[in-house]
Amino acid sequence: MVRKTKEEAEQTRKEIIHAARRVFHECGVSRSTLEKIAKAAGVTRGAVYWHFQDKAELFFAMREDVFAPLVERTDAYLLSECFDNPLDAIEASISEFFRVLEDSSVVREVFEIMISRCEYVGEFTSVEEEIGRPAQDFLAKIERVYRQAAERGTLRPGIDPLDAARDTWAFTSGLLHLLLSCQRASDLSQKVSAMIRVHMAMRRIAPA
Amino acid sequence: MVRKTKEEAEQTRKEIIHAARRVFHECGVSRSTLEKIAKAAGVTRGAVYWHFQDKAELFFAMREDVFAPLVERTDAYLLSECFDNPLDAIEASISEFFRVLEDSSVVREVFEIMISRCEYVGEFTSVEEEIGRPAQDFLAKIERVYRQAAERGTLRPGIDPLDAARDTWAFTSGLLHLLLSCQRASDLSQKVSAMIRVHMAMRRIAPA
DNA sequence: TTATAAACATTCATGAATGTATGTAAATAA
DNA sequence: TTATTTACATACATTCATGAATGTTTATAA
Repeated sequence: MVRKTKEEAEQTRKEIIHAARRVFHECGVSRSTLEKIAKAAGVTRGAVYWHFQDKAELFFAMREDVFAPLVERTDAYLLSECFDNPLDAIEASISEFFRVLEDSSVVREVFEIMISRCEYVGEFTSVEEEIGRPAQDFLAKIERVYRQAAERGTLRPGIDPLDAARDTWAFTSGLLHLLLSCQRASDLSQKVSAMIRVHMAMRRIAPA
Repeated sequence: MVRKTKEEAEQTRKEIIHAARRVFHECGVSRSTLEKIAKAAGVTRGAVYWHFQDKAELFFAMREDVFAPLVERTDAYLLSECFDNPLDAIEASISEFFRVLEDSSVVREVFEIMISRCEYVGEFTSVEEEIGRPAQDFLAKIERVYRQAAERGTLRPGIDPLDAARDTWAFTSGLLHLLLSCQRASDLSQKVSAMIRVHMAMRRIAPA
């Protein structure tokens, strides 16, 4: 059983990535040996080394699989011109992010690996930068949208758009980390959507 | 040169802990061998094994050294009855936390290790719980203080104390993580105190 | 004063993970 | 049809970290 067809080879590549995710999640990245991953994928280390140069490359592939489409989905809301109140775009975008996180165990596993099962040193320092960039981008994007809201007069008077953006930025990051690091504690996940609504409500025009 | 006096032994114990912090910070916990740590401390592995059972116990000792006094310091502000506006107590407590983080490189290193240089699996899953508990406690405490503010009428009308507490909770966590994971990016540290002030201002009574 | 134990250093055996080198059977191009 | 790759499996050499065992010196208690 060697020399599979191209599609079969692509299939085993994907299975290796999936197995890597499971093993990374269970053992942590540094304790995940390529032997364990190979066994979990039903292949030998030879197959892993055929498809990936080393553990780091496998890690990057696993991450890329999940990250890019997620950013695309949330940006669709954030940059959409369909909302007449820009604040709704921000709220929809953040809600969408956490909805995906709740619905997709794959996405959740990858985030849990990146947040609490990986050490960002050596070959992995670059990962931290790659994670930092979307975060920086997110700040820039919501600042722009908050500015639109200010122009249209839907942002509560007295709130600076940049200030609002930074606060929302921290809020989102914190919610993500709290959700994934103490997940079973005080079933936070049920309260996520309410927290987002409350957070945004504080910067909307006060209801008469 | 063996069989030191008790004080000297205690000194080497501390030096091992300090060395561990430096090596953990540079190499990540899993790649930090006891040999590296010993060498950095100017001793051999024998000394490390004499003072600590294994790497995990050394990690716990390093963490405990820094954590307990920090919680005590921030709680002093949070639970102080000296502020006539409870919101000032919350703001002072959070400000104090980030001030220590800025001033003490030791504290900062330990937090950086725990956030981005340690994998919470195996013997280290309990660490995550130990980190989660102060976070949970913090939520409970600020909820109580927000409730006091509501009673005294200093909390902006229309804001529920529990909602405010959860939002501040996420904000604080997010700020911490953003600060430590993308530290050099966009010199966030300069903006921390302003961000805290803005965050709290949004829940104060609007200035006439 | 001496016996004991503290505070390490040194040595050793073991296992585990990595990377590479080589083997091999089937797909595919010619 | 045959030659050549492809897509792996298997085997091997090397390095490295760990834990335990043992050695050594000196503080300290009796």
